[in-house]
Amino acid sequence: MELSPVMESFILHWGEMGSRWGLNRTVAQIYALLYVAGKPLPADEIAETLRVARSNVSTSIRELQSWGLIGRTQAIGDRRDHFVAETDLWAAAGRVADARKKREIEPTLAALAKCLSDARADDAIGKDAVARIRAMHDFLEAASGWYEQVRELPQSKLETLVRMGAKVARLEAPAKKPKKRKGKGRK
Amino acid sequence: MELSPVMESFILHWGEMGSRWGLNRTVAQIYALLYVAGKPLPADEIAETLRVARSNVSTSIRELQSWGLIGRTQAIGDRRDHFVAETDLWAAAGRVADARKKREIEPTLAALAKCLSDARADDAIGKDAVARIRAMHDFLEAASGWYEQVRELPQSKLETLVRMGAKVARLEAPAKKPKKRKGKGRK
DNA sequence: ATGATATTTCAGAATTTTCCGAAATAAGGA
DNA sequence: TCCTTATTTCGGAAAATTCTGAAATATCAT
Repeated sequence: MELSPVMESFILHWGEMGSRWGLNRTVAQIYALLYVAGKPLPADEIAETLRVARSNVSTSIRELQSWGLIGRTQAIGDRRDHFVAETDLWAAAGRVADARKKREIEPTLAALAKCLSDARADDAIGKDAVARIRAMHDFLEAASGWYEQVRELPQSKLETLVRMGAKVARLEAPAKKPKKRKGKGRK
Repeated sequence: MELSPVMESFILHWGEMGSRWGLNRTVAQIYALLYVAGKPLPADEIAETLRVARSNVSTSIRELQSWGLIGRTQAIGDRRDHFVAETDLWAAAGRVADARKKREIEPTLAALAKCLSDARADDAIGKDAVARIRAMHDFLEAASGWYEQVRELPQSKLETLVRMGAKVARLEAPAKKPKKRKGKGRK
């Protein structure tokens, strides 16, 4: 596949970005390529376009699949696998978040829970240190639980919430003022 | 400073975790050490405790400061700087998020905006590819804008929201009435 | 000034991660 | 079966990152 300069820059930026978010450069670039391409591409064409080794594409594709960011399709009269990017970015971001939670947050939470129980049993540890470890554990747990609940929302509702921004927070403000106004609040 | 086995395991896990979130191992360990220590420690004691080079501590401390995760204090009768961890985890997480947004999201958003305008001007690029690039740009922008709004909430309110989980979403459900839309007309 | 202590810089060593290319494996079709 | 094509595995090369130790710099007291 021929890359126009714009596409190339898109892919390059994505590679950069991805590498800061736990994907390596090639993996991120492949996703970007499939995303702009908008059609299924076979592995060797990906390798050729991005100028990386075929084997590298193979490994990277496996990783993208484990993140749930690409799918595999077949073309008639072609024995090769073809790959397509998930183009629904809300879904894609959700998959990455899910995967990272499972791979990183949950093990850490488990480790913290163990630390905490060990620390409580160990009287060489000051009470205040135990309290701090507990604070860390509880913080992660709160964040994790919040995420799970948000994740249960149907995607459309989540989108609405995000697009609305933090305006929902106003609903939380305890009505302290004697006078309840229902007009739009001023910023 | 002497490390009990529990503290050691806490620090080790943190090092592991941190390295998946853009901090390197030493940086994360230093934060963890200061966090459990609960008192200001001088750089050389940190180096000794974690068994890393003094110079490494110097660099890492600078990075922690740039993330806003530690503060510097003085002890009377001691010329050395002493460092303390931010123990308010909500504040700490917020600082990291702010910094990553500024360092990673914003440049990417700018790059995407440029890609988009270039792509529109380039008629070698299909309309659908342009649409996908736009979708990516808009997605990031929505997420970024949402974050900014959330960030403006006072911390206490944010904590309440997170602890409540996604229950707020329910408040959104009844809004079925076709209200005047204020979004930009087209996607 | 001089000396004692604290901190930073930086070249290159050590380690980790990413990547390539050859060989192995798999899967059709004749 | 044998031949052709598609894919994966994996040892080690290449590249990137992290860390060290020595030297440079800074700061304070005398």
